[in-house]
Amino acid sequence: MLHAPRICCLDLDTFFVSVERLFDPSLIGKPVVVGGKPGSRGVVTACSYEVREYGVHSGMSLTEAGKRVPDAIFLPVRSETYGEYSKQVRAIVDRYSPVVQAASIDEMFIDFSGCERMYRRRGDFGADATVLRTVREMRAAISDELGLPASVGIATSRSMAKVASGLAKPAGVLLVSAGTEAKTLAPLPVRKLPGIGPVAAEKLKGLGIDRLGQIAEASIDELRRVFGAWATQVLEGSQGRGSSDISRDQPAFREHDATGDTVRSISNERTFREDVSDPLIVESQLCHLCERVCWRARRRGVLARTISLKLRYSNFKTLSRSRTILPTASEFEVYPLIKELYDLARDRPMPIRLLGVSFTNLVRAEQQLALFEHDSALIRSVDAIRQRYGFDAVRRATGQIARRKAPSVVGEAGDAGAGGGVREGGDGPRS
DNA sequence: TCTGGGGTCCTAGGACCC
DNA sequence: TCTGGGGTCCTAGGACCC
Repeated sequence: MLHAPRICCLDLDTFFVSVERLFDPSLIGKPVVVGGKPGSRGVVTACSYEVREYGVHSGMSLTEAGKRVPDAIFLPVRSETYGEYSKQVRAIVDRYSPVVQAASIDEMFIDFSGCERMYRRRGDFGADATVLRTVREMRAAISDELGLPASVGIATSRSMAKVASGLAKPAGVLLVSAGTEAKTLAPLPVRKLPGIGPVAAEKLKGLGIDRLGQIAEASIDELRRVFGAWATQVLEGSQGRGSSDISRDQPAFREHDATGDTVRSISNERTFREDVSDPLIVESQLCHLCERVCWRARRRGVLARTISLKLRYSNFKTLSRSRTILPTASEFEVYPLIKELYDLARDRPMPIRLLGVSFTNLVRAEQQLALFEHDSALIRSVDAIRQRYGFDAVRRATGQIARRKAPSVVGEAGDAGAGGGVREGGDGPRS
């Protein structure tokens, strides 16, 4: 027995561009690139259909985009603004189904199972018609109330719904009836299936595979050589089968409330406008990144067990170094460690392009700030100001933070086992 | 095409334990 | 004390997504 298509993937069309057009309607119909100015070191974050015609796509360097479409309008990225609109879209979607999961700032999954009865109207011929009509109403609400275009794919599984939303663009709705999935997917290039990137596509090409229909007929052993643990999922995906589970999410894209449990890592990284050799600039940037990541972790109510440094040289060679320690979210602990990792990692006198700091292995902060007496007052007061006025309201001197020894690794200093739960506060590595 | 920034998940080797 | 096997954790790197 076939399940009816009830899984929706809603995707906001050229989302960042659409939001910019709300603020400046004169941008409508014009070529728009969001990401920054050509000549700066960035890439295209989003772009309108008018520039896509010239081969511009997200990820392309802004310089290249500028060459291809010199008269395009180049705008900086305003993440917070887009985040606000994303929340408003979410609020509308929540009116239509209780089971909604955000996949990113401009994409969400919705499960309409069990909603047919509720939405059923006279004139709906069959359950598919009910879902289709409801989705159209939801799309119209987003368009009428916010002025944002969206596309929706409806199918029996998540990945099929996702592919369908792509096929529905721009501003369309596509329902893939149960039983027609494989036929819909077969002629599409392999890259259309989520999870198949440039590397996998290249390997598949070597096997003479370039369409999803060929994957659907490939042997699992062959696929395992390309996809490893993903092979089964890729095979099912190419046939239009797969998970239809939409787990109702915590608000994963809100940093302000202390959910923490959906987040697996917190990181900040920065590419310099020009490659840097001056150690003072490096140190001050590392310090800034540590502060920022620590602050975000504290706002989420999490501590990091693993701290990582990312370093990219001017030749783009990238390396990372990490260490696992007792959970912390204090820059007074994190910075000395990052500095130590940096000193150990820096293996050549080459100018540096990018620096990054990341937290993984996150644990919930059991009590508010499981920090350390003498630092916590300082951290608390700075946090209080930033809570009100934003991170950049306070700038600390590097020297204020760069005064400690790095914390010891797990396993030393009586940290028996390092196994289970979060430790009591105050037993951090202390001198 | 001189290549951002925020994430998630997987792999593989080595340490360490029983 | 030429040597097993399973399990977990840590580290480094990489593919992929938006």
